Amino acid sequence: MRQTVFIFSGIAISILVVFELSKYSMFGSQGSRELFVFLFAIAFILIGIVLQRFLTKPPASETLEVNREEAIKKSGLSKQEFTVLTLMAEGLSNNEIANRLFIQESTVKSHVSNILMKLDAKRRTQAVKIGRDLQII
Amino acid sequence: MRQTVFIFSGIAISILVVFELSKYSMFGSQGSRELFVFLFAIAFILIGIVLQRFLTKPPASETLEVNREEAIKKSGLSKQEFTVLTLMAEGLSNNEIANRLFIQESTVKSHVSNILMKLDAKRRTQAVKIGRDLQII
DNA sequence: TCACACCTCCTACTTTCGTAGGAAAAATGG
DNA sequence: CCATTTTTCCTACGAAAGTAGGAGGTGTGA
Repeated sequence: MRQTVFIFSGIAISILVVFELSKYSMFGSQGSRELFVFLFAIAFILIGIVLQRFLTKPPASETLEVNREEAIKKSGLSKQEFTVLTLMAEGLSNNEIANRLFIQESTVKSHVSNILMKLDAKRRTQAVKIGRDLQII
Repeated sequence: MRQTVFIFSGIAISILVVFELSKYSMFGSQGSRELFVFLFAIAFILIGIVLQRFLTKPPASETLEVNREEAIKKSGLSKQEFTVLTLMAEGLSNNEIANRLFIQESTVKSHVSNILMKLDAKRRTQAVKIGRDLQII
């Protein structure tokens, strides 16, 4: 990818240089004006680069959100299970999750077991990892 | 890849066209010349924006690497401890980590305990979370 | 060379996690 | 309304994880 970019950049620049040189040989006095145009163009390219750098901040948040919703559905996790998964990812224990959600620890254990089954994980750490890989978390 | 080729081909052609036009318009009336300069500037700003978009794909990998190294040092984790942490983040059990590193599970437990102390975590899941927050993982 | 961090390993113990196998009340979708 | 899912909860057990405290070997910087 990057290689391609450089190659084509090089080609574009080469073409411009050849054009400039050809103009010099053809028009003579016209040359300084052409050179000015050339520098002018480069200046505005730089301006464009700077603009792009400042205007490009939020990169595709909607698409990610949509994918996340879909991924959650595909994973087969229910609402509460997903909630438990996110709290697991926060590093909470079953007990802490129970307190956070106002349910019993035994309930949390049930959810965790279901999560492990649905995500095909053996441990909660692995479930979190899989959740991350699925962009769910 | 193909997209990139087309885009850069387009850029090259655009540049040539604009240059060609510039030759003719240079000799036109004063008004159209100013209009041309305006469009010319905008065109090259757009070119700059596109260039920036394609050249800014690998965004600061070195800086991130440096920060990561620093963060690891700041966390106080040793080499092996860091290795164990990354394997924990992969969702591996102590036993699996031991097999992966060709050391005993008891050794892994020692490392894990040290990691938890150094990262001020109570569980391995929390250690992983903290490691992520510190851009270590 | 000596202190010190690091890596390795151990036992014994406590705690947390996860499984198995229920059960019953809500919620939800036809 | 009925079937299904979801959520809630339980006990009891086994499996990991984590703690405490020790110990020996290696390497490194002062």
